[in-house]
Amino acid sequence: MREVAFSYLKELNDIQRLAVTTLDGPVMVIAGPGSGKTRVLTYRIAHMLNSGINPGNILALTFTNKAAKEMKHRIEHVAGQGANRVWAGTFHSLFARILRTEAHRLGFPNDFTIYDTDDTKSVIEEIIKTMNLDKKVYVAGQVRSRISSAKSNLITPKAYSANEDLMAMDRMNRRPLIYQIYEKYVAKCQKSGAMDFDDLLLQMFKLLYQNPDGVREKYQQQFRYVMVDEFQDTNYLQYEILKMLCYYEGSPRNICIVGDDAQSIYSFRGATIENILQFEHDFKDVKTFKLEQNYRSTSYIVNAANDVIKFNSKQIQKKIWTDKADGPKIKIIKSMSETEEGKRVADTIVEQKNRHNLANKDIAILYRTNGQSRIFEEALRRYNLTYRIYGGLSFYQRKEIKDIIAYMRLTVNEKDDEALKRVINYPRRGIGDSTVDGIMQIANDNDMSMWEVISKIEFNPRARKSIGEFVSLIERFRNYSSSNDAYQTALYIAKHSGIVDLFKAEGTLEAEGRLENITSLLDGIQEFTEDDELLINEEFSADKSMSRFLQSISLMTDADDEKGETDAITLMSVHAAKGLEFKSVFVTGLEENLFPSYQSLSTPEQIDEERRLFYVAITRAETYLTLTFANSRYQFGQMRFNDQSRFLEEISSENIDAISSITREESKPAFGEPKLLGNFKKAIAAPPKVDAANFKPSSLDKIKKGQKVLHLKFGEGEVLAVDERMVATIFFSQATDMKEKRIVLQFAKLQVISE
DNA sequence: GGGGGCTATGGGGGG
DNA sequence: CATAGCCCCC
Repeated sequence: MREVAFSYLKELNDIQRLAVTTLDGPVMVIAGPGSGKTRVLTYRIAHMLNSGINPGNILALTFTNKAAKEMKHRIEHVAGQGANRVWAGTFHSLFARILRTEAHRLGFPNDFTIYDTDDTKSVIEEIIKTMNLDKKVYVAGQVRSRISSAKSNLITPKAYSANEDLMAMDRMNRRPLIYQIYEKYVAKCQKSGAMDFDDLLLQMFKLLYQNPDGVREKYQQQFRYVMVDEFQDTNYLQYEILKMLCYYEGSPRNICIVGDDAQSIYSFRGATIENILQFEHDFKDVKTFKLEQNYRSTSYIVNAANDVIKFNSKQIQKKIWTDKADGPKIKIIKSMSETEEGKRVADTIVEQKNRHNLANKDIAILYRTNGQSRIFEEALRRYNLTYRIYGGLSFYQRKEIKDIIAYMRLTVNEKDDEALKRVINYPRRGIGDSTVDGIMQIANDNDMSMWEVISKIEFNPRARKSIGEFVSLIERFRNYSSSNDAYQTALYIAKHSGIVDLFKAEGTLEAEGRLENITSLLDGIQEFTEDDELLINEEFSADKSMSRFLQSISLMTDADDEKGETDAITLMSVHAAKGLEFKSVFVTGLEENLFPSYQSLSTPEQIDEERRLFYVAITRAETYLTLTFANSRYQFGQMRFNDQSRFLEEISSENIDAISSITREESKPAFGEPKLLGNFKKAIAAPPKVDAANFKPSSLDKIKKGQKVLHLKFGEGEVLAVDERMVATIFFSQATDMKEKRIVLQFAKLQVISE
């Protein structure tokens, strides 16, 4: 039995096995890209379970829902049942889960609302307005990020105002009152029964730190074994929470952190590599394992990654290597414009699919900013290639969805002023801006929630009727929700709020789309109420309430919900691609001011982070890596001309396909007649269109001087000469770069064309 | 005071 | 290219 149970250990290399089997004491795993990190993490948990450790005592923290999901899935595969009782999830979701049972100890309702970035910004905007500050100077988004980073560094409003560095910085930026906004913002959130994303961590810290009723000991006892994935992405606050859980008198200190300093790409939200150094300092007897063998990529890709990362000064010494065969070299595609870049990428995808038999799901197009996706969408549509975009505007960010959800939020939490403001006059019911402003003012002046104001205070006759109707509408929702599940309530809300009728009356194509979105939201809620997978998690088994649903979606991003098993090309930002791998990867928009971003050019540290981002991007590729850039593109509403990215020059030339680096100034768009009219201007040049399905390579002896031949990529050509090494010189009239090519017949596939 | 249409402005990455 | 702010009419 024992041998069967532990057989997975044979699937690991020596270092991996040590990392998996060293369960006691602090462990640090430095894991290069493609080094089997996920495997180590999951097998380690499986090994814990097989060693008799109670799954409920294991806390496994990741950064993304996707990573959490994959981890759970894979543990289950290796360890079977019991795996679902492991506390595996993102920092934010697991802490939210804990806070849902503990928040009352901190002065929050247990079904607190989670504010997303938009809610937060809107609260801050309101504060700026009431303080009579210039919103051009106090930009809500920037104030928000100051507050966010203060929270991430455990700096309270009071500490903020006492911190000379922070205050000097604010004075320099002519925003000396940020500390006051911060103070008011914290008070407002508390008053609204709301936590923002940072609060999910900060309040968790407070809970452990203030230790009401000995909750700290309770969680220290519970989480005997802690694992942290992507440790390089943790911020100070997260590390302090981890220490609270694992670093105290008498602690078994069973903490295992897994990370790669070279892949640290989240410093903008407070992540700091210092945590790795600090960890070694705090946990002095830490055992360190370095996973340096890359099982993912060919040597050209691995070498290129090493080339690039050498340009960063600060790093933990390691050398990633692979024993994989060479494979094709890295290809670079230069285009005149972003449109051409899109076309060339689509072209290359078709070629790769034909030549190497790749499925759509083997292919990913990565970019620095989500805004770049449009150009690739259009190009892929032209070839009828199936694609899926991750990130960008998430489903839950759409207006109609947020509106319905705002009604749900207000139903659950009457103090949620942000939700109230959103729906009090939507659909239009005659409560205009000035009335709403009045309500806000009364609420502020009397320390009440807006709901309290409208439900308890008499209004002028003009607004009274419509406000009264709104109040009774929400009261009906609350009533209904008390005896119905989340799905039924949501259905009731959609119907009686008037939103559905509004779109039905509109009757436009756009309104139809919005209705569809609402329907799929409702489907999602139904799925949530009927999903029995959650039942396995004891603590939340019966909780199908609306507030539980709201909590689960507020932490979800678009990238997390799987849309079936369709075979689609992946389009996503490089950030979103971390942890994933594809046979063929296109890293696009490699231009100065874009990748690296124009906002990161001012300091070497920021450039280094962009470089790590590039490192992450190229190491996603298993076999085919294509790097693309355009000489010109529309940026901020005008045509911009950017140089190629410095990162391209950092890859040594022996890893790059020499032909691909030849300039292609003369190239023309390579598309045929448009299939979808309207979206595209007609292509200028005829493409080398070869019907791949009917392509049959001819035997070599048929290839002779003067023979007309067909080539999958280059189209029709005429053989000019064949030399004794069986290298043919062929003139391809449709070729986009050099028309005369030397083709090695032994490898090339050519079909003769009979006259 | 509320509603609708127009112009001006701003735009990274994500839980 | 989407949203906020502004102006004008009811």
